[in-house]
Amino acid sequence: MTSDTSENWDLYTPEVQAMMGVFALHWQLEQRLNEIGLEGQLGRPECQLLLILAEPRRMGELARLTLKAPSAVTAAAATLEGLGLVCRVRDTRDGRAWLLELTAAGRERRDELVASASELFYETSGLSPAEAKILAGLAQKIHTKAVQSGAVGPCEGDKT
Amino acid sequence: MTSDTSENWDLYTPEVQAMMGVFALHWQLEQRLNEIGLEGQLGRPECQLLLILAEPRRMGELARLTLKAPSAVTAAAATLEGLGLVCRVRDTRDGRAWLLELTAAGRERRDELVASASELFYETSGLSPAEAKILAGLAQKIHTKAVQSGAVGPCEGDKT
DNA sequence: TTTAAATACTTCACCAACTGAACTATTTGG
DNA sequence: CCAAATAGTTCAGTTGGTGAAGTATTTAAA
Repeated sequence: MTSDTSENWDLYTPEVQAMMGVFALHWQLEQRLNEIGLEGQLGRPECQLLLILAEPRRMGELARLTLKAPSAVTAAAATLEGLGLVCRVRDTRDGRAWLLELTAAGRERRDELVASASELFYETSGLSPAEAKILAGLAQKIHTKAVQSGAVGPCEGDKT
Repeated sequence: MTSDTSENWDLYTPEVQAMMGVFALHWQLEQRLNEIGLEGQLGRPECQLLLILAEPRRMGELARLTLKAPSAVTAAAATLEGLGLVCRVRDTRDGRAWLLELTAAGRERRDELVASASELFYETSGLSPAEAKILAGLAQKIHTKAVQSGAVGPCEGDKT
């Protein structure tokens, strides 16, 4: 087995290695997550939203968390709403803002998605649960930092 | 500091946490890598190729490693060639295949890119070098596995 | 040797998803 | 009450990707 899947990792710095791994995992994950989602009419962006929506969130918040422009969230939310998986509710504390909230169907759908995604995650990454926990730990740190540096919006930090 | 960047991570399973981190890092990294690359006319896909091209590779190999369709590699390679950063050489062992090889300018450009990318990586991820190494270790495993499951092409494994 | 099948890459038409700018609705503060 | 700021939406435009059909080359079999 001199298959060329056994790469010469020495060629790359750890940082580049990490990036390549992240790129590969992300790509593969999106690809296959999409296949799962498509059975339920969900595209990649919709799946991502659904995963994040463990609790109701404002759209702007979702935009920041996904590192996308607000308009991108609008589109995905509209699709999800059309499928009856989420509903928009006015934020009582700010009539301009919408809270995106899972419906009963949405919660069910999300549970399924989380289950499929976990399975997919192990299948795709080849990691053990222990390794996954390690990665999750790093991921928290990364996500927080990435969202921070991505979000230039100054107002959200300390409201009320 | 009850800023909403301090998320309730308990809401998510470790697998979903990991995925969210990976998505965020990937997104942010691509975004900012692009900014760097654009000064040198490089799009995201071109940057990715450049990073991988530590040594000459066949186009098909690149397609597998990036988990993209061959046509996507063709496009990126054409751009890089147009910029004089790589050149196509026939594989002496198989006249159908092209080897993509960095030119002198390409090597220089790649070195710069690797340097910028590393810097960016730390800046974006907020990880320490030690953590980066851990992540790199996981990433190797992930990349190998992801490429494996992504590549359904049976022939490549054992050539010659 | 000739020929058929497989393989490596390219070309091209098409599609999904994101961004940025202009717009609407609401809040906040003078 | 009005002006400025903010939350979200709409829309046109761009990017980066796929998949199918086409070309060139190798491989293997007759």
